[in-house]
Amino acid sequence: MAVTIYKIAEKAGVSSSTVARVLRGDLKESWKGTSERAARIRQIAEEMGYQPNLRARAFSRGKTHGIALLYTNDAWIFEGVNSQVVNSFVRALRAQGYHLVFVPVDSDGEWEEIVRGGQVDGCMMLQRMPKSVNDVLKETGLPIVVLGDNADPALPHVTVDDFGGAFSATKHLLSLGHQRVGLFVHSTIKPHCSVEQRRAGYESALDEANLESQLFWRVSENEVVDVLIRAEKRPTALLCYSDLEATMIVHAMWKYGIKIPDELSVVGFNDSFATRHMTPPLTSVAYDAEKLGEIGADLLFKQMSAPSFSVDQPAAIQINQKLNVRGSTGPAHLK
Amino acid sequence: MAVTIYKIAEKAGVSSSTVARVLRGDLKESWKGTSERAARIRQIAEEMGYQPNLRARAFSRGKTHGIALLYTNDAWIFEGVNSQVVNSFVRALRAQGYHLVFVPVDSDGEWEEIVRGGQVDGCMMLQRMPKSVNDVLKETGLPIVVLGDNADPALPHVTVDDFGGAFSATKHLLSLGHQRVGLFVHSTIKPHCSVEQRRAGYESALDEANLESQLFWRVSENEVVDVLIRAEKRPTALLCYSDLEATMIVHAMWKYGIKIPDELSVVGFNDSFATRHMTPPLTSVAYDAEKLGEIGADLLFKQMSAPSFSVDQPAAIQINQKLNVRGSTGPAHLK
DNA sequence: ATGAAAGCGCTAACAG
DNA sequence: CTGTTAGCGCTTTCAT
Repeated sequence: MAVTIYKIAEKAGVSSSTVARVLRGDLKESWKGTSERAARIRQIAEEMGYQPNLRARAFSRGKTHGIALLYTNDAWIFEGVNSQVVNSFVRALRAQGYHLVFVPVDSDGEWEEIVRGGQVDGCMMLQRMPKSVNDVLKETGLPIVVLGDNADPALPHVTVDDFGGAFSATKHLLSLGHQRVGLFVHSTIKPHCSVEQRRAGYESALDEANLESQLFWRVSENEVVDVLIRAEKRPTALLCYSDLEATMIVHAMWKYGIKIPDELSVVGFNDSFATRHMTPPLTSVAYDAEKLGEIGADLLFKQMSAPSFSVDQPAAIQINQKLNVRGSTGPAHLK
Repeated sequence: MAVTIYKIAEKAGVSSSTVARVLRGDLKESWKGTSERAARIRQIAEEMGYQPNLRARAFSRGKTHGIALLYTNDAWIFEGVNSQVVNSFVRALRAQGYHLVFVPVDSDGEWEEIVRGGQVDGCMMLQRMPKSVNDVLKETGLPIVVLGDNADPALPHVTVDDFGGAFSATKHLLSLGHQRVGLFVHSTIKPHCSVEQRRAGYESALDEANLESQLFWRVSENEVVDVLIRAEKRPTALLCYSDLEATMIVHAMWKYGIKIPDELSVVGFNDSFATRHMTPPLTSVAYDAEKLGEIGADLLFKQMSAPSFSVDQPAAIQINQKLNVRGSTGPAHLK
């Protein structure tokens, strides 16, 4: 049988509340006699190997200190930069005594029990959820934060300035003299706000320069490569939706003997580890993943401390992107 | 105020125990009158939007249905194949009504409160933990499973046959006529059992063939590349600790115009997604990550159902590796 | 099969 | 500051 505050109280000859208060540090201990007794209680607790029962505490307080990470797609949460976001989010939670609970959203509805049954005190999402899921979440009134998507503006969210990122990346290419700049989004990319935003930023920059866009929209890498190696008016620069696309292209270009950046400039997104070690290192647009996680956690904590928060006006925060210029982009050499 | 079994009991004119039993399905409902009443209770619960309070249940039952994923290193749990293991582990837990809780093991000792305070019913680890951590875990008596490492044989674990994997990969290279086969382990690789096992498998295969090993042990890729492009007796085949090393090497070879597999055969480990799409696709040794996660969950559940399980004899399970031969390995062309 | 009642261990409101 | 007391909502005896 585990050690409880009652056992300690008995041994110390005080009431259980006193023990609880002392061990929780809820006491000023101003007077000398008090602090001596407190010390004795702590000592006894230590000796008996007391450990607060977190289940009882959760029950009594009505809080588990758990935050759900809701996700519908296995791989997504681990993909590239997302894992960094999750890591920093976990750290931020931990700093406040909270922990992350993995909750895959499947058809069997177990996620709903967890969310409705008070197994967690809040929810985080890294992707857009079906409307039915959002509805349930709103019903529960739990604090919520969505990272990297704003499909449902009624949910507090932190997004990334993908428009700005794509815009400045395109500008960078234009400033290098490129006249034909393509945008490549692979067919496997799931729809979420950053796709559209990046496209808009890209097109906007081209518009300003009175140049035409050249979209490779939701196609396989082969279709892009075909154009890059054969077409008369092939792009001399390619903005890729992510570093994954960029990597595919760079590989293919090597294979066909097309030099980067001399014959093709390539820009990626997310600045993943591997691409910094490519030859040449990849120019890439990226945001501060750590920061995204931290801000997300903050937003959650704000809601927890101010119940009316999310009702009044859902928060919408946006963080910047930065263009990291490396070796994969260079001046245009037009034929 | 949330709907409780008492509210339902009142409305249905029965006792709370009956409600609890009906809703939990603890009833045979053999007699007609009984089953009718049960139906009515269910109906009322439904109408009132009853949702069992999981905190109360956890408190009462003494189980949270949470399993901790303990880890000391951020990136590790998300790296390559590990994410697949975690995913399948989560699915297996979920199938039994359990969920995964992220518990970073840091110096502040919060992990200890979680583990000792009964916030979780069991623990999983994907890497070796400091002895002090293992000791605490043993003390709690919680079910435990370690995936991919067996540093502490007293802990139930599931490992991968890295010896066999490296052995058969090396055999494959030898059968292609290679006489100088190197092994490359990058300097960033953390020590764990697979490193040693792969080395042993590699050396064992070479021993059998009376060939000398050529180790690139915990070095940077540049040191390996230097040898590969310059050395007189350079290896004609290279076994890499993981696909990451293999990718680095393949890139570098491209850069220096060394053809793969004609001038160098390369084998990786883990068969990660990206390397299947390399040019040429990478020959790689891999295990079934899904299976590892499932077996791990099984092992945990076995311990939960049989309290004496882990005391009697800690379980040690090993799963096979498979060599996936692709384009990056070919016949040796000795100069 | 059902109901009454006693926990589970901690928190919090209330008197003293 | 301390002790008493009443929950928190469900599970689990133990009678009936």
